[in-house]
Amino acid sequence: MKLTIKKIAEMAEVSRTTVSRVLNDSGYVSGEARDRVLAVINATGYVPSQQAKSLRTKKTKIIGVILPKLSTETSSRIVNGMNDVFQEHGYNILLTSTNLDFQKEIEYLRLLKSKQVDGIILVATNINPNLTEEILNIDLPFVAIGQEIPGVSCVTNNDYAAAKEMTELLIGKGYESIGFIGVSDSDRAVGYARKQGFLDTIEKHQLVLREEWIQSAQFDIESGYEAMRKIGGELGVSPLPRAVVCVTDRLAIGAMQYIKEKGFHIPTDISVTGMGASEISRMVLPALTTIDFENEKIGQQAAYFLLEQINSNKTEEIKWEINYRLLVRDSI
Amino acid sequence: MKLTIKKIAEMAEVSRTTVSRVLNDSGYVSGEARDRVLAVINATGYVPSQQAKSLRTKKTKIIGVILPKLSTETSSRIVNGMNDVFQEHGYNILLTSTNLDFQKEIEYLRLLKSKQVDGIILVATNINPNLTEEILNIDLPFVAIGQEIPGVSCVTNNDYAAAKEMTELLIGKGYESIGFIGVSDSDRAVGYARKQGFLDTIEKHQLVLREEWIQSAQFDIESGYEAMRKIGGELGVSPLPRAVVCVTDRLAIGAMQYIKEKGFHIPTDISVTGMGASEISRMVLPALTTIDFENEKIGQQAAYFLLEQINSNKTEEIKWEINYRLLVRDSI
DNA sequence: CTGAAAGCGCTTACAG
DNA sequence: CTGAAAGCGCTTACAG
Repeated sequence: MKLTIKKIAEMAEVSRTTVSRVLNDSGYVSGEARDRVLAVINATGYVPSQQAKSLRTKKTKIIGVILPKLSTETSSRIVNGMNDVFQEHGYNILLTSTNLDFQKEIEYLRLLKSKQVDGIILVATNINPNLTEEILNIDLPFVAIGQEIPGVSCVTNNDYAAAKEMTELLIGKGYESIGFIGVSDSDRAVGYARKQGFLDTIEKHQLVLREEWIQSAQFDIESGYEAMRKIGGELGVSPLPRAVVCVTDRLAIGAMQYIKEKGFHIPTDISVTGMGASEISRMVLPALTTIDFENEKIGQQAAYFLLEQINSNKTEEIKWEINYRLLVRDSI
Repeated sequence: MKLTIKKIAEMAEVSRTTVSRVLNDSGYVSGEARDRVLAVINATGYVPSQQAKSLRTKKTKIIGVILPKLSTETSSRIVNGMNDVFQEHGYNILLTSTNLDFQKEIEYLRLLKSKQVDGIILVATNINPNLTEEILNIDLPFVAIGQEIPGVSCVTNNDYAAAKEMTELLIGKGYESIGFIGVSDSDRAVGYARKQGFLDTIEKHQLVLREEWIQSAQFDIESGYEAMRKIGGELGVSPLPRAVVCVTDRLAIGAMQYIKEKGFHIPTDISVTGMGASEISRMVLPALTTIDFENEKIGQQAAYFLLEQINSNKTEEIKWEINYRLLVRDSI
């Protein structure tokens, strides 16, 4: 038996209006009427349809989230942070994942809009004109995470500064030959910005940088292993750098595996640094020097900005950079 | 300017009925009329309101998911598996997390119902009468993961058998003194079942089991460390077991930390096993022997069962056990 | 092949 | 303090 506000009204012998009022604590209801309604609701276990309510109020209390990948630590931490603040404000998350298929970003933007979400957070890994246009036209509270997208609110890391600081740290410790394992420049943040931070610092200190010391990889451990192999070149013939900066922890761990496998010692023979402060980075031996981008905070901040947009009805563009923390551990 | 089916109808000079028909590919529409409607839709970027549609059709294409915790590897992997199949069938996930607050399980059950989700998947860590009653009354397609709940469809691991097999493996290798780090019995699966599997096997082989060799811990690494310390007792005085079975990888890693810190060697002095096949278990040194419960498959299977319930309209109770795989690595 | 009309389950001016 | 009625944006018999 499907319960509706109408049935409850009949059972409590009041109008639907009155039931609605006790449901929402709005307007005047006599204590007597309220008690009768409450009694019926308790007895029946009636739960009002958010569906119907939303159709009238234009609020679903649902936030759409678009992730590049569901089961990475970064994603989890970001979603976790967002969820904390959304939950507190009575919002829930409708989750989608593109699995790195960039077409789907646009597809999901539309899907979420059709689901009438109150706002959208996109965890971006790239930007392209189509996507940007779609976002600008979405006409919904919106926040991007991870990439700087012109015209919309963004919460980002200072990837450039982080890479720079990491490189400076190594140079400060006396390392004069440093390699680099990055990812594709199409990822503006992790790929391009971190690489520039590294390169600019190397140049500033006028250090030697052999061509094969700079490698581009995918996001997985194997790829880091492979990239390190390439840096090694013909081992024993071409010179190895004394340190290697990797743009993610997984890449660093892959690189470490190769280095250990070849019988070199970390950090005596060669140092390795990662970025991301994944849980693994702490457990690996030696513990990995890395950068904590504080993903939970990113998620929280994005959530706050989105709620602000939702509540104020204005789409003020706001750019926010989350601080990072350098975690110096045994790998250097 | 808010676009509705009415406006589209006016612009295309047809009725709303016709617009609806081209939107849903239902009923007859002349090619001519269809073209006009399609043209208007493209020109305006109209996206129909799922909200309103759902109110009529009683289908939201949204699945509610209740997680004990958002950012654990197990959760991610399960959600990832579910999402694969839901996505393929046009469903999306509305995510909630109890953060291990058991009250919230019931709260979210109701919340999700009020949001008119088409079905619910609960990743359960405990069972209690209140919860069971709520589930039985929810009157919505429902699947539980991880715990065997009477009266509803469940996808579970054979926790008992897994613990048994792990213990048998150790005994088969000649270990005669084995300790155990578990969690609270209130978690029927991870706590109770795995412990019983261990205890029964020990008893079957009539091995000695000192009281302090059995410890109960929380779910984190620190807790595993602490439990191992207790197993050690007054180190050097009371005897250490030759191996210790831990019910999660994190506990095992904590235990390993303590063991290494005290100068013992793994596995020469003492062996350690985990469960869960977390990514860390592979990276840690020595690589951890563990059990892969194939969380993605669990998620997928649960999703399939839920979809079956949704499509068949019958709430046939079905119990399903996912196979596990023993991963023998260097820690034993 | 097409459209007028009822209805999904709520909320909210409005009138009393 | 209370209720009748309109309306949110769709879909779906039903009649033509």
